[in-house]
Amino acid sequence: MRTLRRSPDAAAAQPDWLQLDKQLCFALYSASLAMTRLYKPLLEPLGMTYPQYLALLVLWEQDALSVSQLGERLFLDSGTLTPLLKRMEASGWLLRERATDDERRVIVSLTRQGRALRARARAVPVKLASATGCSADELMALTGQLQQLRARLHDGAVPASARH
Amino acid sequence: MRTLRRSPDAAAAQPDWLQLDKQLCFALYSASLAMTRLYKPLLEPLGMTYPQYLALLVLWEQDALSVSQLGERLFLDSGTLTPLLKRMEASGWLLRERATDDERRVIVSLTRQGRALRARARAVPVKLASATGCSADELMALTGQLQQLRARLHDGAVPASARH
DNA sequence: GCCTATTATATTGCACACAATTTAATTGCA
DNA sequence: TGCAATTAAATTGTGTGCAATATAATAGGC
Repeated sequence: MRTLRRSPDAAAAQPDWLQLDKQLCFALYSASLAMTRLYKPLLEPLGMTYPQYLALLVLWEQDALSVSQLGERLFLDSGTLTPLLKRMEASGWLLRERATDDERRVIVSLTRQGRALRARARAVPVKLASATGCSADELMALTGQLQQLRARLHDGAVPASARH
Repeated sequence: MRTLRRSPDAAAAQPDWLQLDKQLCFALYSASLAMTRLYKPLLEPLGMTYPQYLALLVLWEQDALSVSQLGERLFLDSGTLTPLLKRMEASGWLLRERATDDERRVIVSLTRQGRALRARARAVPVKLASATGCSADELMALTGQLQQLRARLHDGAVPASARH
């Protein structure tokens, strides 16, 4: 039989940095999932998922973007966006049309329905903010720190051009 | 033809809180994805994905947990964990065995191979930390803030028992 | 003006996340 | 004891993320 001496667990004195609760990555990952879960019941009545909501935030700010422009804003690629945008098109919120000047590009533009959703979504951020139980200042500060971290992570990732 | 007066964009003076870059949720979401992307090249040589790495962090701390105990630690449910654990079992890192005292439960325990992976993973957090370009103090502070936020989001989510 | 390199999306395949449902085992109570 | 309610995983179906590849259109050098 396999040894019973799995022991009271060798983890007693952790000699390194592999503890879950010390990981920024896990704090980030689990907080992000918790946030998405909190959004779900607010977005469901609007018929949208959380990433779709993000895409709409972008388009409400600036309409008629190409897929890649949308991707730069959301830090997502076409492999993620293409099917997402197709579902949103099927919902009647936007159109995907080839650009006439460069037919490689696909321009995403909101329909009247897609623009109208904005009014219904207006209550969402407020409800969410209250659910966090944080002050507006705290929220803004944390948002700024995360934006900075995100920027550093993008820099930290050695770009392909620098590898060989 | 559809009106050309989509205008220089109505977003000029945003009267509400729907701007993407003001959203804590998006800062969190995009930073989390950026983090995962940074982990990928470090974990790939070990043959594991990022969520699998998290599951191993838990098991290296405390072996022989049930699926639900693992889920409580990672904030994930069986729908996510069952297939993930099956893949890890197929990789030879762990065993999934019904508990003898309560056959509803499945106990996940590391194999020798799974325990051995720990030594190879030890370098990962260090490499990552350096990639963030943050000091250890900054990282710890941000981690703490996110853990707090996560806790608040869990509270903020009205539990089913309080709804009716 | 032709041909190659580049660019913009789309497609495919795999691995999560998670709601909803199903299955199986255990508990608790009449 | 008998059985309904509860609990623990697994399953199913949908929607992301993302690497790798495919496809189609444009650009650039000659």
